Amino acid sequence: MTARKTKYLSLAERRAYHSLEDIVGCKWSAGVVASIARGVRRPGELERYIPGISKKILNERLRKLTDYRVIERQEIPDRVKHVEYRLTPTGEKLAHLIEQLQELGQQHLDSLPG
Amino acid sequence: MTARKTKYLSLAERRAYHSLEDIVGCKWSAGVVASIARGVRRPGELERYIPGISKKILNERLRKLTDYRVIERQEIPDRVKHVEYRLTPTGEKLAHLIEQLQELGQQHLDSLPG
DNA sequence: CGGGGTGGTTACCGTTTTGTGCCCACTTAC
DNA sequence: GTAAGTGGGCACAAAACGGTAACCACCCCG
Repeated sequence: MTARKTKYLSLAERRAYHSLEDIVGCKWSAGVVASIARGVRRPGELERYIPGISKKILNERLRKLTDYRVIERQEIPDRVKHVEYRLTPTGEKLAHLIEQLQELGQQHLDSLPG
Repeated sequence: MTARKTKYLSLAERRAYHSLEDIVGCKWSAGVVASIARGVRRPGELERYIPGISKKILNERLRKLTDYRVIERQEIPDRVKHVEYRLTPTGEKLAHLIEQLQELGQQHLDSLPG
């Protein structure tokens, strides 16, 4: 980050980040993105894959992520309801950043004295 | 993210991210880190630089970030109280990721139809 | 038919998190 | 003395968030 040190953090900057902060920021979101990135695409599958997440929260996140165009929802024709979510290009980049965040967190933890 | 698709998201993975999620995750945190990365080092300065943040939240974040060793607090000898915060190595890496997150968010917003 | 799977919603309630305002001690300038 | 700036704390109200559980419609199998 280049030290610009303008008077304020611009509104645009705050909002730009905010759109992704809303995603990375709330509980489970990063896990959902990371899971989809790993190929877990169906809601029920995600629910089982991410231990502890509730149906409600999972759906809330999926909807939000879809609204942000970070993932895409597609219904697959079948006799049984079949839905799959996949990452959009932005979603993939986001997943990559989340992964780096996870790695950084891990390294950091390992380096702590306590 | 390589598609491993193990049965579950491991606890370690969830926790590793959690340590940084606690930082990136809560409101204002990213802004504080980004601001410090830009050279805004003093509490009062940060308060003015980040429009809308409250004294309380700012202090809470500074304390949390300090606890996590993402930033360091130093009192500078002066007749007047003079405190400065700066990023630790991890903090700089984190700031870099946050910056990328902001950029990605910005690009993404620009690319949206609506 | 009942039981189980799919995907999804809603109401309710408790906990967390934010935000507001007031307070502290200290120093400097007026 | 008074005002304003430094860094910081606390109590409280307001808002956001999460978790539980019930419920919907649909389809399939036995």
